[in-house]
Amino acid sequence: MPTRWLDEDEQQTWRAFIHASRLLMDQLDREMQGDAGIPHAYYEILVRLSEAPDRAVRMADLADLTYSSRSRLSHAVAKLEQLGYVERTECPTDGRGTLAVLTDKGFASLKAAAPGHVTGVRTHLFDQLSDSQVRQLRRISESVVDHLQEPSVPGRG
Amino acid sequence: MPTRWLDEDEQQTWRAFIHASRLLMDQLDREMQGDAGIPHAYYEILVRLSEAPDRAVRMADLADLTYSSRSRLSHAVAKLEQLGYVERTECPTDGRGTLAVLTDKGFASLKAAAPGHVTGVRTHLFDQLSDSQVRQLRRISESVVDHLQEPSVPGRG
DNA sequence: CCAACCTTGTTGAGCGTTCAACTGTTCCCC
DNA sequence: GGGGAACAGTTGAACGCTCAACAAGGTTGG
Repeated sequence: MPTRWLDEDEQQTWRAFIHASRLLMDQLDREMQGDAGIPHAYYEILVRLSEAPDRAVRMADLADLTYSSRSRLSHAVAKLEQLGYVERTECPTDGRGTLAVLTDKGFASLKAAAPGHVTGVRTHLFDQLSDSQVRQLRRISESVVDHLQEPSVPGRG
Repeated sequence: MPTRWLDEDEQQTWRAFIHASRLLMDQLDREMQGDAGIPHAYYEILVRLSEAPDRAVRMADLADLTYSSRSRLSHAVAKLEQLGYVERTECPTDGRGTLAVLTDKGFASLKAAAPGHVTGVRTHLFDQLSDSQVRQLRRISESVVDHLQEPSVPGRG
């Protein structure tokens, strides 16, 4: 099957998208690193833990919630534990399992970082878009997620 | 000023967006690493070089074209040079400058990787969206880029 | 019951990015 | 034209991510 190349319009759309997501992620990462001293991805881990009953989630579930591989999460939680933000406990119902638990210190740090983060998301994303664009962005994102999460797409470990 | 928190809808939009861009970038990175043995960001560098007159671009310009910091580009070009894909030359008009030049080997590698990459972008993004959504995505991305590139936004080194 | 297999989670090496510090060059203006 | 500011690019350390290999608990079928 011959390659269907991108036409001029598609090319510019693609580049605009790459550019926007890189700029946005980099910006939020920088802000989070400055405000809380942790990368944005680590903040998301704390958020997910804070939303869970007893602030505890099993590693595998937490990996899914934060869109990350197990290895990545394992390294991340190790670092967060070292910072005193998270503790690890054996899972009572499965000898293989590990529970990650948010500590009070972690919760405090999360609480301190949250306003700045939300302001960043608003300023750099939502405030730049109309209500209709926000709705569109959600549908677009969901379509991409639905596709890439199908098992038929190779890759994800 | 009190923080304007994200409502349920905004929160889900934000998470869908994060999820989609992470999945998409990770997927394309994995495909490029498998096909060509270089990360997706390095492929973009080769593309930009290939489009330039004489396949040569100054480092600072190349950094802008590829949305990356100077340091990042410097490391990247060092690696690409070591692979034989790029060569560095002194800039004739500015003693400080360096020209990055795409070699024949680099061009060949680019040509070999291109079809797989384009197919990936089509499969994982454009094919999942309607024409109208593609148009929306472009406008949305451009708005975000325009905002984040203003000098008033702190950060970018 | 036990062997083969699957799942959970961790580890270490290799690599790319960031950040700050540094060298060398050009520009500007007094 | 000489001194200081701005600019171009590089470097090395610290750090996060990826990948493959691994240990250990669970599950299944004979």
